[in-house]
Amino acid sequence: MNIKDVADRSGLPAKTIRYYEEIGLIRPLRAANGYRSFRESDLHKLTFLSRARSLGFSIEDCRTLLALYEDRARASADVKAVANAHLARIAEKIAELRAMEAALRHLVGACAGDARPDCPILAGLETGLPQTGQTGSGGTR
Amino acid sequence: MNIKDVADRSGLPAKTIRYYEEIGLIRPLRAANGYRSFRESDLHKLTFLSRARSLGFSIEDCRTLLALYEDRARASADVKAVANAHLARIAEKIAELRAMEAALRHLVGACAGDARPDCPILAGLETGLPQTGQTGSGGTR
DNA sequence: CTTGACCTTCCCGTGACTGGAAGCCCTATA
DNA sequence: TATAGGGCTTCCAGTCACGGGAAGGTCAAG
Repeated sequence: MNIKDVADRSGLPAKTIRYYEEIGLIRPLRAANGYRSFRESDLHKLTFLSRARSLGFSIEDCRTLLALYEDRARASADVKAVANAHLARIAEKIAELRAMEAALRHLVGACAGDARPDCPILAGLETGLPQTGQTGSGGTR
Repeated sequence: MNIKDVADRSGLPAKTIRYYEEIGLIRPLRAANGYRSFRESDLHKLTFLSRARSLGFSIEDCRTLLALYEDRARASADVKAVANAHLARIAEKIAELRAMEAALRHLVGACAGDARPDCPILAGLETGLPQTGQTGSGGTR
């Protein structure tokens, strides 16, 4: 198979496949004309990589997972450990984003969004964020 | 003020402050010896930037927000629009991460995590993800 | 023999910095 | 006065995971 074939079948752009070769994730053969020649096993790996990446695993995680994938003597515990570490990172990111979302939503909720210049969003960015709002109806400042 | 002072007071690394000057977010004065000389207004801007960045606004968003911050004739609606667009991006990212989390949690839940090589996580990455599990008790492969 | 699709390598750009090298400036102390 | 230290400067390279595009080789069809 040429690169376009495996690109179409794995769902990865040809550019990405070349990159994966460059960083040593795959090692396709070469035809006499210099073209990459992909085996079924290469296609399997690329599909694997495509899916692992879509779950947010880093390239280094993918390298590890791919090694485990190819190691018939692996322990599923090793795979699970990588996955759990990644789950933890995902949870962390979600928590960060939710904190941002809450703080920003709070500011947005306080902003009239009209033609006047008074803006609690800018005020919040100026003076230090959420502080549980409650600027008071009298609004100091 | 020298760069270290504004770094300490704004919470931004000196490197970042130099970078922000390079991309035109701030324009500190220069002393005779070539050192950057920061005014109070520069410090305000840096603090503003630090907070906006911590809410996840992109540098380009920050540029826009900073311009609005400095424009006394601004309409709060313009600020709110930027903030709402960012809120939408945050919500989108959270949704993506949650989808990853759900898919991965599903796989992890099915994995024994012991010394044996059989691993539903690797199987899931190989064959195409969630498919509501149910590999059948006979377990092909 | 030309067209057009495919393939190759190489280099630059992305976002938002971070690290480090090489070298100037300033203050304090011996 | 010499020196040690800390701070400041610029510039270059690296990060992560690619994507865009140039310049040029290859192949099958008409």
